[in-house]
Amino acid sequence: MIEQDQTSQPNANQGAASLPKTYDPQAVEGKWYRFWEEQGYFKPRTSKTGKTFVISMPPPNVTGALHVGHAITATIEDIMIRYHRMVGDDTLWVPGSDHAGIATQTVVERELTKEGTDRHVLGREAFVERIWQWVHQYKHRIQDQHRRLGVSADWERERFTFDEGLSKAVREVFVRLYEEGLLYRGERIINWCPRCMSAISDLEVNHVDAQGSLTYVRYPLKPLEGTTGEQTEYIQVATTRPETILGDTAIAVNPHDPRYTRLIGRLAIVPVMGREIPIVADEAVEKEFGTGAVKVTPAHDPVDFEIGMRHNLPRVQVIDFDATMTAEAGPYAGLDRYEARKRLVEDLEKLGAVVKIEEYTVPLGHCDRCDTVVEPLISKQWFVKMASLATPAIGAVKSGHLQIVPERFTKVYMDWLENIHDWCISRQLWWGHRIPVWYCDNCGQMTVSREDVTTCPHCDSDKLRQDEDVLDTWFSSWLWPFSTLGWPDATPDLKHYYPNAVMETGYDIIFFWVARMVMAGTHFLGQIPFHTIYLHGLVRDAKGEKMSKSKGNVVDPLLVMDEYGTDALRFTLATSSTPGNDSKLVPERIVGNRNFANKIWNASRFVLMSTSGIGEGVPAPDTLQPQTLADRWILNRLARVTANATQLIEDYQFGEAGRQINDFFWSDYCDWYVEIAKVQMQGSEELRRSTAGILRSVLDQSMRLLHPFMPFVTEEVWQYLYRTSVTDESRWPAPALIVADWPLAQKQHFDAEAEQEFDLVQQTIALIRDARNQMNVEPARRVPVIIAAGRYAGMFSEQTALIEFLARTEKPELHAELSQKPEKAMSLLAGSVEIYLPLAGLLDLGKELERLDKELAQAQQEIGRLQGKLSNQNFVAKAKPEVVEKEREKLAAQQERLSKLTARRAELSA
RNA sequence: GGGCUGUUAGCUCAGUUGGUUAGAGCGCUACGUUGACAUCGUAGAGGUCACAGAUUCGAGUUCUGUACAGCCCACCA
Repeated sequence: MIEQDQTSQPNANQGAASLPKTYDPQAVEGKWYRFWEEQGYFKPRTSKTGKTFVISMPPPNVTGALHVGHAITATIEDIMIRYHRMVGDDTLWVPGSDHAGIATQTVVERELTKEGTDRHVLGREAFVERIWQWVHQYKHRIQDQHRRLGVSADWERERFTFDEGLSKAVREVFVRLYEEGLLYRGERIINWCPRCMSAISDLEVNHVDAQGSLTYVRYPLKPLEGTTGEQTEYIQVATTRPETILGDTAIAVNPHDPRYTRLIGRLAIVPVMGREIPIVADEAVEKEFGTGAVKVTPAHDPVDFEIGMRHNLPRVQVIDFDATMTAEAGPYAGLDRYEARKRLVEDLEKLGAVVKIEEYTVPLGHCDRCDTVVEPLISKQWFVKMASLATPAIGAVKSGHLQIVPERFTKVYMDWLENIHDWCISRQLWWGHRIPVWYCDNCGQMTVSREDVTTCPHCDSDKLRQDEDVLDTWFSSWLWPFSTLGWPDATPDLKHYYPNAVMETGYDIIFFWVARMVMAGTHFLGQIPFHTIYLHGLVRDAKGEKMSKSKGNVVDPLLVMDEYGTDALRFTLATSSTPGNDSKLVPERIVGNRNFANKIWNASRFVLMSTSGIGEGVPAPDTLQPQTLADRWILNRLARVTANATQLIEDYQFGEAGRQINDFFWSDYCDWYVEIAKVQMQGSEELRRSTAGILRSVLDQSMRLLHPFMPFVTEEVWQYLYRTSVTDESRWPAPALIVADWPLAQKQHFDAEAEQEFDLVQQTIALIRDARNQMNVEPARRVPVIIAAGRYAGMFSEQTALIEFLARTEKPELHAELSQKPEKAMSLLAGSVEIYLPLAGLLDLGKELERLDKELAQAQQEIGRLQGKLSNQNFVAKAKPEVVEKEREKLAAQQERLSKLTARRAELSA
């Protein structure tokens, strides 16, 4: 562990020589996080770009520990935030957590059950107090876990959906909607969870197909007046929920169904109950399904409820709120709903009322929270009229002011908003924002108020009762992008940071949260709350299954961080997926990225040690003077990856950006340039200084590019780099990498020639290495090499030292042309460059000829393909000229190759 | 019932305006301690891009259909 000194700069006065060989995330992460936070770097700064960039963090539920879903959210958002901070935007990330009404209540109730008690024993006040204790504990836990993930949010602006300010916002919204006529209280059929003992919204119901049955039951008809009724008539209906027969108040048929037209208006008799119910005609009935006649139970089915409204039918509630049968269920009163179903069917069979029972798959609604089968029931609840709120939210996307990434979710969003239903917002819970409505027992009037009321404004009575219910938890979340900034007060934050920039979250809460935020933002503030919605996929386990506690396949991000480090976890999450698609968290990948962090560490360690005392400073890229082809090449590659990564991040392609930076750092910088630098560092003093400068500069730029993805290892390296290279702190570009400038692609370094020429050098080296391998040349042995480089002779003459070192050859013998080709030598071709390895004793002439034949065949095939293409008039005429030109160049190259191979073959076989 | 996504090397995945001989990591094979890294290096093997059509000079990439896998929405009892 590295000691701290009084400057509070964690790496102060540490030389590079003492760096450990292996990167140890645990020794590094905490100290930098504390440093960043103490220095205030998570707080917004005056914009250098004139822009702000704001994200409101989706508030995790205070129900427990963070899981990988939170980790991916935090990672992607932190990437955006750190990028924009480095770019120079006034960047704000508002963190927070969600009181999560029903979820939290359920969790705490479970605790109580364990203790052998329940909330009713405790009473409302004590129960709520108990939940607050829970909240305080878990809020801190969530904060700490977010800190470990490297989340660079402004903790001083942290909010809770149930804190004072947000409660004020909730009331404001409730009252305003009421005043606008967009809020109403009414008896409707709603989804009722008999376990939670609360209404839930449509969205909180999960439909799961279950194996059920379709029971065909015949109801006797009441004989017509004046008939004897000797021949009993029947009407047959089919039902998946026989127990609701007890609450039937009609039978409905389609008005255009000739089978039943004559029965419309007659009365049927409910079996067992003996109640007389009318046969009505209603368009909602499908002629083709079942028998074409439907039993109507207005109290227990949404469609039936509607039919009941149209025909003024009575509602008989036979299933109670606790899922047992009511007194209305007669002989079945008190039974559980399924027991009642079973008994009733038995009884019906005894009566001969059951015609048949078919196997049938029914979509069964389950409570999103506790998985209990929900029951549609009538009850008095509060609703928000959504239609007029949805219209602007649709317009926001249609007009292009709001963009959804990936684009395909636009359709999902639109379809939901275009078919929106009213939102049931009252919940029969104790944990949540109490509904700000008071009922007067004296005058019976209702008062909706922003402030608590104690006397009735209508009659001055003090016999007031506040509505017992609380609000759906999403009724506070949908205000998040502005309630966190102080709304309804006109705070400076609100003025400055609303609208936000991006809403980043999982696609599973588009309806619950995202669409509703757009509605709330546009309605209450008149501005779309963010310009972009970025939706990430779900993180699944290695087998592709959804993680769940019950399956026991949850990956705990904390354990991953303990074992592999935060950077490894973050980089894995960021690069394992493409936007909107689910990803699997595969352990091998995390290991690979732990190795990447270690690679960064070691390359940096080498650069620090080997350049120590040579030249000075960490030069800015635009001041660099490349001395060699390799210098030009690496700076070109850096410029390209910088341009690409920047564009990719701007386009929300974080995974691809990360992969490209990784590839650049590992393959180009470490595998090639750092190796080459070992040669260049042996050269002249000028070359040594220049090489050291480039090594440091490219390392610096690489750390900047990687920082949003892997904040800890990059900060550690970056600090060492400046501390050991620029001892005068006032000359540092920034006090910390987190607030250093994002790299700009240096246009002067785009260098196609260097790219092409260096490619030849790389090919040459790889070919020699391969040849050595094939011929089993001992690794330590230097082999002679003769190169005929043609027009590249000049360029190659400067690369001989590289070839010597990297391909382990003797000093290459370099020619433009060879009048006399070496005999008994293996011959290789890098483009048009001829390479000869005179390994007399090792060369097997037969094998060599075979190899040449293979290459000849390959070249011929390629030439055939290219000639075919180029002789196609359509191709030449229609393809873009540069494409045609490219093909011509390729053909020429292959022809040159062919002639060289042919010549060589002739020489060898002669 | 409606909609969406995926199907690319043994495994996990990239491949965004259609344009070289389709890439990476892991795994596998061979070699390796050349002054950062064995959490490493060098080299190699490995793919009819699910299938069938269509459009095009040209398709992993666009369109249509099929199969398989998965997800979301949904008031046919």
